[in-house]
Amino acid sequence: MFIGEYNHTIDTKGRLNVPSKFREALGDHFIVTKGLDNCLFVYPINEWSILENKLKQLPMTNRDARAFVRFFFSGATECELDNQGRIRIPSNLRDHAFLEKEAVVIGVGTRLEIWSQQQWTDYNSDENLSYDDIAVKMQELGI
Amino acid sequence: MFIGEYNHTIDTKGRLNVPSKFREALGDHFIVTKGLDNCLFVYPINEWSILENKLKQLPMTNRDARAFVRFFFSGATECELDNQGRIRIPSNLRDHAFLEKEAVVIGVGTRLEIWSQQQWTDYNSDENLSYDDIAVKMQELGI
DNA sequence: GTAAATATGTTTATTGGTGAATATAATCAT
DNA sequence: ATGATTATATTCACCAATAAACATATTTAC
Repeated sequence: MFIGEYNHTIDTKGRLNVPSKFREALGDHFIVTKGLDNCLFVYPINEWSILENKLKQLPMTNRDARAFVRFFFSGATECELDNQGRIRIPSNLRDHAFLEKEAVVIGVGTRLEIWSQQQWTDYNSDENLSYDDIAVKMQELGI
Repeated sequence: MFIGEYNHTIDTKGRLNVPSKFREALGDHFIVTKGLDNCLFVYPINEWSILENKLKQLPMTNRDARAFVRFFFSGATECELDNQGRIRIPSNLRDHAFLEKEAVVIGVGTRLEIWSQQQWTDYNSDENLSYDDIAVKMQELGI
């Protein structure tokens, strides 16, 4: 289980130090994809494989399926920790998440998320994100 | 599995560098054909065989099936990597995908796709896929 | 045949990715 | 608190991939 929040910087070549706390659980290979809310999702290989098999079976003849499959596969990249614990984030993924220099890596249970510091700040200060209000909605969902 | 997105240029003779990440999985010859949504599909030989078999089984009596089969077979061409990793894309295929200079090559699981940069940008900015759609699909797939 | 057009091959320059080294900061143990 | 250890940030240098330019074939049209 991934938990916590860590600030890191991305170097001029687009590399990011993975917080040391996460490294063991991640393994040295994993997948980074475009995520929801303008961040990146990081999945361990086994989680990704399941998803990959499902995506592979969607029909190429269906317009929506094509769009979805394109989004996921083209927006994915396999990463490997280099010998100082960094990964390189391709530019299309950096663009998706508005990543430049200051990044935030958070643990979200089964996955990690990578945010630009600015986006993460904005997201958390967003008025329509009142945790008290959300709690009420969660109650409706039976939590 | 092919994943990722790469920008490349097509030279004045209609040749395109295949991204080095894809070369091993593609083999040194493979099939390029007219794809859906104004791009080109690229299949390794074995994936093409699978597709070919499916196409062969479509009923000749069905008008749409005939059109679809013609589209795929007539638009197909076998390509071979030259000794610096390039392929030549015939002009009828380039026309189909509006390919001129700036191209984008994406991995889409079992195949690659080649887009003109302009078309790819347009496709992604159109409402082919909203965030809500993505979220719904993700839930369906249990991501 | 020859010239033009197209295809194929080679060379060089440029870009971008990778690895290593160093510097700074944070954490831990004593 | 102090020094030792680990983690993170930054920089530099090298190598591989790609782009561009150029050269040589091969085909096609006349």
